[in-house]
Amino acid sequence: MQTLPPDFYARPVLEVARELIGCVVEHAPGDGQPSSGVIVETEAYHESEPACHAFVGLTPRTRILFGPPGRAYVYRSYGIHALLNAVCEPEGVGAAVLIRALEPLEGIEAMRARRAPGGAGIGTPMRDEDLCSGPGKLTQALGIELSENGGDLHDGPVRILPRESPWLAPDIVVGRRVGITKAVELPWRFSVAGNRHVSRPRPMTP
DNA sequence: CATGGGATTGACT
DNA sequence: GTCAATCCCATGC
Repeated sequence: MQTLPPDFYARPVLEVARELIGCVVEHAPGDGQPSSGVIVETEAYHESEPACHAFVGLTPRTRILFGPPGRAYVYRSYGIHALLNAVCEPEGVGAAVLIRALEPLEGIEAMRARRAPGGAGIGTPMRDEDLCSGPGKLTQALGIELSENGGDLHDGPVRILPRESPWLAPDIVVGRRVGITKAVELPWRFSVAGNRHVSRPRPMTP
């Protein structure tokens, strides 16, 4: 098995959000270099709670969320950033996992170029832990755009691969989701304990 | 058709 | 700590 099959996503979204930690996101833009990173932070969203876009029901915007599992849901946030989600639960249920941070794996120089356009010689190069430490950052680093919305995560161009050593049993921290105003109390954020590529604010580690 | 609000980021005080 | 940038789309008239 090369990439995760749709069945992987056709399960309760909280389960998938937890198990996507340690998996690998890979993107090969048409004109650019392929790059990839290990998922170190996710958040779950489900139609039953108001922070989820699918809470309002089936609209043109939420069509993908209610569609078949294993597709990419990409939308524009704050007019500027593209955010990447993996559609979950059986078709007809609106749910998705937001990919919030990656630990860069391959194509790191291409990421740097996309994150700092015209960056040749502007001070010190961007640190690895600043390349993908946020949902808007990682889509920019991988070159993922709105046109990827609805794409199959099994076939690519954006693909997700299963965990490999040394990521087979990551130590996971649970916390509250970031940047939302509704259902803030739900502990639906997952991240790798102590990992330096996780976005701010860092969850508390006991 | 007009309006308002973000699942964010980076620059600045 | 504050704040603006910027666009898709849901909602309401």
